[in-house]
Amino acid sequence: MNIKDIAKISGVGISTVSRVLNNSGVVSDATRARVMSVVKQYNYVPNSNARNLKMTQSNTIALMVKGISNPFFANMIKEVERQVHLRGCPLLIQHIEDGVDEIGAAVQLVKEKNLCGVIFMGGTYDHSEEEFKQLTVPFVLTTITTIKEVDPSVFSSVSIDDVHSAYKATNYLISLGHRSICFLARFPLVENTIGNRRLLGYKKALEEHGIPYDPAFVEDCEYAPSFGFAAAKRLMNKNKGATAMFAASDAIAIGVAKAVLSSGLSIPGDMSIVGFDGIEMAEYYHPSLDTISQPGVEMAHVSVETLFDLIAGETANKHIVFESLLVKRGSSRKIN
Amino acid sequence: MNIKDIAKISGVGISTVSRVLNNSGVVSDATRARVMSVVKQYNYVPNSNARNLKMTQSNTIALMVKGISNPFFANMIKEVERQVHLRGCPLLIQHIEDGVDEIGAAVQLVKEKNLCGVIFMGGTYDHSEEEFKQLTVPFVLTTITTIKEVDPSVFSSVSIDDVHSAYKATNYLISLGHRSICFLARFPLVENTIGNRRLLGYKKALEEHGIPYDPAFVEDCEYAPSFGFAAAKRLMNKNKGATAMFAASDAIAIGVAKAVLSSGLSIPGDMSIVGFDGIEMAEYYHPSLDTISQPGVEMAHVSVETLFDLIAGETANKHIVFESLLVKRGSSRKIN
DNA sequence: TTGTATGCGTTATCAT
DNA sequence: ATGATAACGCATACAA
Repeated sequence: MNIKDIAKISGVGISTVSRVLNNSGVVSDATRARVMSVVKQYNYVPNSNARNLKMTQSNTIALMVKGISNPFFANMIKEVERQVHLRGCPLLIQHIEDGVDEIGAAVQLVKEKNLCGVIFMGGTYDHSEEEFKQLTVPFVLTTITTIKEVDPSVFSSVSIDDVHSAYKATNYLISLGHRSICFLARFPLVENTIGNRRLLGYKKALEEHGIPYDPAFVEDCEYAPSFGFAAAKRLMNKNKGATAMFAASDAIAIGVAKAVLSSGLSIPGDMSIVGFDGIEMAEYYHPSLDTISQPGVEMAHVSVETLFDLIAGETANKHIVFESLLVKRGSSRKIN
Repeated sequence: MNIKDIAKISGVGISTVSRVLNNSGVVSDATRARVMSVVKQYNYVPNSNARNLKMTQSNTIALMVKGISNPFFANMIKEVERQVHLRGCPLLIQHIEDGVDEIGAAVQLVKEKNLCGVIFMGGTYDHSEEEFKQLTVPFVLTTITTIKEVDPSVFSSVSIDDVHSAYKATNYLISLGHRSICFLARFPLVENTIGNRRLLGYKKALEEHGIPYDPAFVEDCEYAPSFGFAAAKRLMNKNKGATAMFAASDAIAIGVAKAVLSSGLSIPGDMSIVGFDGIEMAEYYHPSLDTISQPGVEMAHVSVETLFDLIAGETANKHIVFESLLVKRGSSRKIN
């Protein structure tokens, strides 16, 4: 079934069918009705490959997600999808493995499928201006931004201030009297990762309070409870005096909490815990876990808005920074 | 940049470029090298719209997910992606809203993009043979199967036995002495949903032990902790004597556990809890939650295998039923 | 208001 | 071993 068949059956030319289907040009009500009935009857769906080929630009948006299994992204993905569909565009969700260059993948995808826009969710901070220049369609970085070596006018971003947010969390623990604070994140020592940005905030808070930075208090772990659990065990073995743990993700924090509780210690009695992200699971943990909450759904929404502004011709790139919120639920306590 | 440009720059015809790119036909090593170097230099990527249009059949697989925010699906999605990419095919992840007909959406997508296969993840059991017949490419139902009115030879599926699994969980609680067991699921009263299948197992166990079924013990709730929390609160208010709760999802079970614990009750002292799925978060909850564990990643793997067998020409549809596992972690106890 | 014809970037068939 | 050319299904400029 193609447009030619529909035209023949309807007794009209193919351009008329095209006009009906795209609401372009003028078609008499009678022919429109006739064509539509044939379309319905045969359940005809236009071939998007042909359409995109002809149009040299599809209206498809791609969402490149790094870390699709992080529950924090789940609601964001749903919101992006909702917002993109609301604007009548198909969304292509693409999962990027750890370590794969998402910009390169996007460049390829754009050429391959004539996309009209890209949203990057998660990932690192170390993209070069070179790479961005390769991307010939509008795009928005969500959850991340980039470092200052890149001219901010060549890309848009929607994020929180990771350094400052981690600084806030660490400061909070210090203000409660903690001096031995552990830090857990993915790739904390790899420059320009989210984990590294948060490590910087952690270090900054320590420094400002004259607490020496000790690498033994830092562990690398994936964004999942099992890794948080194992890393927390290692930290507790190494640092008997630790009184607090700051995890750069709630998924990690949950594993940390389990490590503490299953060792017979109490939260926050023996160990204070602060997570990061603001996922539901951390709120419903027992005890509920303190966290740095990011407005994920809003960020997703604004990302789509920003992208469509760019697609609509807006030339000025924006850098929207949301406030993160320190949510205190009782998993940290004052000591001394 | 298109194949014509590459041909011109390389000083060859476009068919030669095509041959090089697709490893089809015979090309001299010299020309192949020359063409490849130009391709690399200009970073040329073939336009998949044109290719798919020409080929009348792309090699793209679609994954239709109902309930993408359910963490249980996260690892499954990753595995499907891994396996599909391993076979050199692009994967299109499509999220289907609650209440939307996924088969209809797939039929449309297949026509639109010339897909070569579809995997359905999550969703309901009530598809008709009519609908399946519309799907002109191989497909596999994962996580669900369908009811007996549909000829099993017209579709393939990879699932667990939901009725029997729920039966096992309920039986377990009954064997521990529980008589007042609550049940929580999404759409338990809507026929042919997963929730309903599990309700049937729950009812069957009650019946076999002469425990009357009481609708007041059943609550409808979405697959998320917040909904589990609210539903558990309602159940606890209605049924003061309830001693156990069986949730048709671990995400729900976590909310249930929080409702119990935050009421000052203990698990399993005052309330026994069993969940469903086997997600990490339930294991790392404190206390760790009992659950019916599904081998999600294996199911994803086998689904892709089955799909590719069908694509390769296998004509016999398979129905693979995995065993679920009752995992006892201590959130249920013997009473009386 | 409607139909005809051209080309989008490929692949594949045919000559060469 | 290689190049010209005809489709694939559609949108659109243009003719009617």
